[in-house]
Amino acid sequence: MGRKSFYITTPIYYPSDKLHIGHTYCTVATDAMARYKRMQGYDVMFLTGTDEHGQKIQQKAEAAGVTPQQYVDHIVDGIKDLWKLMNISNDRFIRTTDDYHVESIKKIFRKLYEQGDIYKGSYKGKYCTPCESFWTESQLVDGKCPDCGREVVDAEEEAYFFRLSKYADRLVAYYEAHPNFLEPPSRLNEMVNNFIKPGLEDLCVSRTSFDWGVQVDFDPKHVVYVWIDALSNYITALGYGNEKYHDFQKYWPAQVHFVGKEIVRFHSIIWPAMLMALDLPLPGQVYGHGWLKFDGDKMSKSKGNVVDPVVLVDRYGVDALRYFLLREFPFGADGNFTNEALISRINADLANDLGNLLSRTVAMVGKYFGGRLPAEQKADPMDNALLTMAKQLRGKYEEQMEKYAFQNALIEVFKVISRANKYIDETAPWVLAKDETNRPRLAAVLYNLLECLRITASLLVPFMPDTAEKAMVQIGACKDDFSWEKAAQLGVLPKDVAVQKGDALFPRIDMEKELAQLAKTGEGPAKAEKEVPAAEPITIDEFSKVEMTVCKVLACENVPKSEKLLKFQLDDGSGQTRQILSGIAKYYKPEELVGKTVVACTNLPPRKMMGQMSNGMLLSAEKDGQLNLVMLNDQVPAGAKLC
RNA sequence: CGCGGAGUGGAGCAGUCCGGUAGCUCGUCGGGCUCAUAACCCGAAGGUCGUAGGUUCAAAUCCUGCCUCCGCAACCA
Repeated sequence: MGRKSFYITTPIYYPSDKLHIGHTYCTVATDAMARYKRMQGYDVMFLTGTDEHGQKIQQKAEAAGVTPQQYVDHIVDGIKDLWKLMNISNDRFIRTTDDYHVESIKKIFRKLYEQGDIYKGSYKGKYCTPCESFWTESQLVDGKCPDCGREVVDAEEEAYFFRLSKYADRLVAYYEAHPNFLEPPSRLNEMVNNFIKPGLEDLCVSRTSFDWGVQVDFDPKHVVYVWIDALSNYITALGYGNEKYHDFQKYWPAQVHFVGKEIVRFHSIIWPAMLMALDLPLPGQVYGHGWLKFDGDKMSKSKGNVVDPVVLVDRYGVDALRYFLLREFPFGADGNFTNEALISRINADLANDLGNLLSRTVAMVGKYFGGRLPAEQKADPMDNALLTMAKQLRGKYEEQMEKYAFQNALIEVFKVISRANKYIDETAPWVLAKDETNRPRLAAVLYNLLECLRITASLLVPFMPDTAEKAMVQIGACKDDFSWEKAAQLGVLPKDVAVQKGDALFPRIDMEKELAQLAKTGEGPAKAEKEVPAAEPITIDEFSKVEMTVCKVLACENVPKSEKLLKFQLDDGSGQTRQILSGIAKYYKPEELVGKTVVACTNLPPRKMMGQMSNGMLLSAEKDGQLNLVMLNDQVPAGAKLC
C-alpha cells in the first residue's frame, strides 16, 4: 500500500500515418524507464496512446472514403500491434476518442469557461464570399483575397480563447523555482527566448472549420482544439473528470513526460498553464528527447528514409533494436541512425561481449563439471577486482538511470561484462581444468562469472526483457534472483548451481552481406513503402484547362531572406508584366536567366510567398535532386500557348 | 542582425558549466589464448581539439571575430 507511485507518459501519437522509428524510440525509452522503476518497487503507471481528432484525420478519412472513426480505428490497431511487437509494457492506452476522455474534456472546457480562463472571442478578419474563406489582415495580399484576388469583406469568426497570457509570469517564476522542470536545459532557453519573452498571446482553443473533435457542449458549433483535447489525456487517463478510472489522487502529478523536442513547447508552456488554471500540481519534469536522423538527414516520408521498426525487428529481434536505440543515442540530443551502426552494435556488444560471455561460461560449466558446480570452492584475491566492480554496478547504473542517461547506464553494465571476459583470460580456466587439485578453484571462477552474469542480466531487464530471461534460464537462476535488491549482492546463486545450455543470445551478423540485403529491400523498407499511386488518368478536357504560356524573362532577382525563391518579371505577351516567384534559387543565379524563354502555368490562383505575390508557376524538370528550368528556343514568341 | 545545435586521431562520440597529463567505441597493425558466437585478452600506430586573435604561468575548456555543416521558423504553385 505504502509503495511510492511513479507516473510516466509518452506523447499521444497522431494516427494519420504509420508510426516510425522515432515514435518507437520514445516509447521504448519510456518503457525502459517504467520497467526500471517497477523493478525498484515503485507502483508504476505507464501511459501511452493516440491523439485522434482534428482536421487532418478528417480529410484523410474522407479521401479514403471511410468515417474518421473507422480510419483511426484501423491505424490504432496497427500502433497497438507495434507496441506489442516492441514489448512495451504500458499499463494504459488512451485514445482521445474514448468516451471517458470525451466526457472529461467537455467538463474541463466548461470549467475553464465558467471560471473565466476561457472566453469567447473572435478572430477579426476578412471574408471572401466566393471562396468561402476566412483570412486575417496579415494574410491578405494588397487588401484582397490571397486565393482569388477579389475583394473581401469585414468579418468575424468566433472562437474560444484560453487566457495563456495571464500565466506568463507564473510560468517564468515556476521555471526559476524548478530549474530541472525542462530537460535538457538548452530547451528551456529556447522556450523562454522564443515564446515567453516576445509575450504570450491567448490561445485559440476551439475550431468551427471542422467537426471531427470533442464538441463544446454549451456551444455545439465549436469543437475543442488539440491543446486541451490532447494534453489533458495525461489526467483524464487517471480518471480526472470521469468515472472510468479512479487513481488520479494516486498518480498525479506525473514524475515525467517524455516528449519529442518538437512538442516541448506545448508541454512546457501550454500544459503547465492549463494545469495552473485547473489548480492542479505540475508534472515533475518534461524531458525533450532528440530526434533520430537517417544517414544525416531528417527522417521524413517524402525523403523516403523512414526506418520501419517492424522490418528491423524481423531481422534482428526486438531486444537488439531496443538495445541499439537506447545505447547508441544520447537521449537528449539528436542521433544519426545508420544500418552499419545497428549491426556494429549488435555484433560488438551483444554477440561478442554479452552473448559470448554467457556462452563460454555456461559451456565451461558443462564441459568441466557436467553442468553443475561443486559446492566446494576456493576464492582468490585476484577475484576482487571483478567482484567489487560487479557489486558496485547497481549504484552507478542507478545514478545514470535517474538522469534518464540510458546510454551511460548501459555503458556501466557493459564495463562489467567486459571485465568478466578479461577475468576469464586472467584465470585461464582451461589451464585449471588440467589439474584435478584445482577443481575448487575452477569452480569458484565459474561461479563468479555466473554471478556477474546474473547481476548484469538483471540490470538489463528494463532494456532487453526477453534476453535477460533467456540468460536467467541458462545460468540456472530464478526470477527471484533477478530482483533489484539482489543486483547489489554477491553469492546469490546456490554454490552448486546447475546451468542449462541454450542457443546463442545474438548470432553474429555478417555486416557486408546484411547491408547488401538491406539495400536490396530498398534502403531498408522505406522505398518499398513509398509506392507512388499510379497517376490518375485525366480527361483531355481537364488537361486543356491548364494554361501554359511562353514567357520572356525581363528581370530576375533573389528574394531577400529566402533561400529558395527567385522573383521573376515576365513578358507573357499580354502587354502587362507578370510576376512569378519560383523556388529554384539553389539551382540558378538570377542574372543567368534574364532574356531566357521559359514556360509558365498562367491560370493558377495567385499566391503570396515571403510577402510577395506570385502569379503562376514556372515549369521545371526534376530528377534525383537535379533541377532544370524548362527553357525554349528563343525564337518562340512571348504569349504563345502550349497545346 | 529570426531561433537553436554542432565542428576533437580513418569513422562515430565523450570531455567544455567548475581552465592544468586529450578519453571511449569501431576500424587498422602486431602479439597472446583456445573455454566460447573466427569470439576473448594484451600492445601499437594515428589528433596543430574548424579558424584568427585575446585573457592567463597555463586554453579543447573562458572572451571576441570569422568559416563550415545541421535542425526549427517563413518561403519551395
